[in-house]
Amino acid sequence: MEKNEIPEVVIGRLPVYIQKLNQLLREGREIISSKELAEHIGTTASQIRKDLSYFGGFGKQGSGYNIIKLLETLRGILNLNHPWKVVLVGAGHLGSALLSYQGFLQKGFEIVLALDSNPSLIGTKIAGIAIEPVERLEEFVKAHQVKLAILTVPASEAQKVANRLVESGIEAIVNYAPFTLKCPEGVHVSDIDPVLLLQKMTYYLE
Amino acid sequence: MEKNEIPEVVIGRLPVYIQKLNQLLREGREIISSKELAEHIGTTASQIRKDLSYFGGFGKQGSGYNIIKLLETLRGILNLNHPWKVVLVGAGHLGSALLSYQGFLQKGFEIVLALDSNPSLIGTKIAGIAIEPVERLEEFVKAHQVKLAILTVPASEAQKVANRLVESGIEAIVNYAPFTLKCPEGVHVSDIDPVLLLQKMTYYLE
DNA sequence: TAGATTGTTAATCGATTAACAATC
DNA sequence: TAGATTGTTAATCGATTAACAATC
Repeated sequence: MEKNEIPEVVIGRLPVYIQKLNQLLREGREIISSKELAEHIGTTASQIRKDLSYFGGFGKQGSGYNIIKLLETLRGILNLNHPWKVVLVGAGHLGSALLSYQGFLQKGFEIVLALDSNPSLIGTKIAGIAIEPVERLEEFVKAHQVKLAILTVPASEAQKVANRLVESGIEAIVNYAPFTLKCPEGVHVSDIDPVLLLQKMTYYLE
Repeated sequence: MEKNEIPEVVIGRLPVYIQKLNQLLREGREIISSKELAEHIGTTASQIRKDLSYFGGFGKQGSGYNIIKLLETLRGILNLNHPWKVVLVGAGHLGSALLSYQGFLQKGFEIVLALDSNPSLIGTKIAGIAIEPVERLEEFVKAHQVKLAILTVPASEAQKVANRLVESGIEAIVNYAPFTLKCPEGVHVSDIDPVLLLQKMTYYLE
């Protein structure tokens, strides 16, 4: 089965399954049916079984899925069985908060590099990570061979920095800047301007 | 036309149009065609025209859309013509970064209330906003009549806090916690655990 | 007028849901 | 065995794209 045969929307749901299965495992559960998992997440049993069936059959008729086994399978599919290096660009408010956030490392994402353009930040450390000058982005990104980037720069800089990241070999960008990026095919982008999320909700209010 | 006839995916794209139209306006543009706007955003002219057509016809054959007029229309559709009050729960790393983020106020979202359970934070101010005890959530949320919430609490607290928010009248939640919320119909939730975004990208890498 | 672009319809494409034989 | 649940197929539903008459 070719990778690009599987709908992106299916891939996007796998981390949610992982998140919930981890929680169930911590609670001591060993087996779960698609029906019960669906109820926990707020989806349908059909959708879960269909999603998993793109990759094979991991369940057992009559009982359901072994949580540990399913977690291992899903982690394998998403290439989460080894740690990933991440570069963060923009060590302002949001950037430094993400540098201090312990959740990344816990889940296998290590921020190995932090860049900023502000001279008063360069050379300082946040959560043990030294802030390097953004001028040397290409050099550092290539040296670390990092593929993932988190972008927390001002809107006016976002596209320029994204272009430089892609030039340097970055293949996926989580973009918090209030600017919708345009990147070449093959580069995966999640635009998650916090304001945009609020703006689409207000349609349904009042 | 009933509100719930319009696909949610269409509503979700309107803020992106607003974002890009604002930028074009700042650059001095007055008129834009669906074709050019699509190129800027990385979508298709067909989709933009179809999306807008749910709400009426705002363009002019032969030339395109008046940017100022279209912005006003889109802001009206999304109820963005008046400011919105927001409550933030969880003033840890990410929460305090969002409290300090100026982008919300600039775009009409005012964080009027910040809550935390940590006694050493309560009473302190972050970016001019006093941190109040989360025990008094119901009281404060009702008093402020706030409809929007940002959740930046640990995973273990997320669902409990969300339930209390909904009970108190909150109708939309932007959830940064690494926990996928289950909320009643009619409550709008955006789950944006930063780790989940990275996890779906690694599928395509390596 | 001639060229350009809209708004809308129909065709296509893709995702979700329902149903059920297979089987633990 | 009887009950439960999977994996998969077919049916349904919904979103995107293409095409074009209308018209600025």
